[in-house]
Amino acid sequence: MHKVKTVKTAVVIDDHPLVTRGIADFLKSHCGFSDVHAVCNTADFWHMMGENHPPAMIVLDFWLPDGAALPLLEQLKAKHESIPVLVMSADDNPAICSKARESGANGFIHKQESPEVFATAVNALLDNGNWFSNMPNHAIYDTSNKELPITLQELGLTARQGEVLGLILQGLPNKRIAQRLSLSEQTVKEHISGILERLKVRNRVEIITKLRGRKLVSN
Amino acid sequence: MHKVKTVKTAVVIDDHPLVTRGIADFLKSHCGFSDVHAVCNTADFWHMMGENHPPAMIVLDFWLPDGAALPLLEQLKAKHESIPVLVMSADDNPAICSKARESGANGFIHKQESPEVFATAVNALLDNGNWFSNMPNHAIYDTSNKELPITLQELGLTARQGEVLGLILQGLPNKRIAQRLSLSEQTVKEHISGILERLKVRNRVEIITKLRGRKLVSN
DNA sequence: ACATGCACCCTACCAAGGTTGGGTTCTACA
DNA sequence: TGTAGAACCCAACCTTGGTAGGGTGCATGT
Repeated sequence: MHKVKTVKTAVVIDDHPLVTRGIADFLKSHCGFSDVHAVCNTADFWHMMGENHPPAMIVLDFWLPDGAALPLLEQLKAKHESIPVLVMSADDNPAICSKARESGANGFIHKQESPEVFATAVNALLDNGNWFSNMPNHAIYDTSNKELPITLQELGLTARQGEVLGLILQGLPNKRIAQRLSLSEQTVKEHISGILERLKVRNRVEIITKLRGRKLVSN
Repeated sequence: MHKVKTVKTAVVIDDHPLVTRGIADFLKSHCGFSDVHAVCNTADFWHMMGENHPPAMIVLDFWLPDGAALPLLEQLKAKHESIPVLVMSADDNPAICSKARESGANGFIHKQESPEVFATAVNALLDNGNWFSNMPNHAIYDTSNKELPITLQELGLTARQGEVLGLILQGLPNKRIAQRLSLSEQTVKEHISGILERLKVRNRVEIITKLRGRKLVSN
């Protein structure tokens, strides 16, 4: 039962079972794979690799828990250099694309991509090619709205305090904030005191850390 | 051609076509849906709603571009109050679960959940029930590793500077950092000066804003 | 007519953050 | 053996951040 040319298998690694399933089905129905293994963590992956023939390609989710994707990728490439690996991500940070490539990935694709593009990328890798979609402006467009929005009402802040808060979150010191808003530095400080009181924190650093991962919206 | 009891349809809304496809297939194969529409944006959704009978349930991704999911949900609930809506998210922030509930969702589930749990949630909603998995410690476990990891080498920092940096990113003032590391406050300041020089920023606030969205890893 | 709240200004004060210039010990490396 | 860098300490200094206690003008609504 040695490796047969006509048997084209793949492995999909993603911690979202439903996603894994969808991709596996797609590879079988639209990319000519005869068998696709779906695993949800690194342990299952290595176990599976030990018990089966090497697959024709591997599809790997970047956002495995504990940042396990990159170590797995490097380890994998050290052992099975020839297997093409397509890294995918629901995220939009352009840095992770280069991260993946540095770690040995043969391709990178966003999960937002259409099935057609996905199939094209898969075929490119099967032909020993690469696939690193750069999508310059698309990435910029997406990065703006990744954080959970939070409104001024929820924070109990006035409109002016909201403006100041926005600049604080950009890391500006009081002097610059005053310039931007055409205010005296003292007035800025008073607005900040109001913000500190509302958010129940001690200083601007705690404001930032408290609101990390949140996006301030005017409305 | 009025609504027939035996026809159970659903709509899946997600900006990731492959994910949408996977979930749609799963609903058909494991939850007894006869037809599942898959759409990738709000425009397609409303167009589809206008041309078909109301579905038995709707599965909605929280992270639609532009934060469109919540407005869509509210609009939808205003028009079709009776259709159960299951909101899902690949994210782990517990706040978005309550956000979804406030906007009228009948259920919330993480994409990481197993297909079995997903099916259970779907059935709960079909029986006019709710499904808001609270998962207290699971959420804590997940929230820690969402950001793109960055190593000390990349930043050109020493191990000790890395420890200090970690505490800065948590929003601690110098005094507390000194206590934590059993150092004098002066020594902490010197480490910070080194960090500032390396990262080419002026103060601790710029450190935090520069590294926002990144996770510091020791190795 | 009056109070309330917001935005804005000022002076003054103190705490926290960051720099500079000293110094010690240890390890690693040529 | 000497030199270089990392980690620690201290004293002194200046800048920034935040508070307190004054004040004005303007829009609210009772």
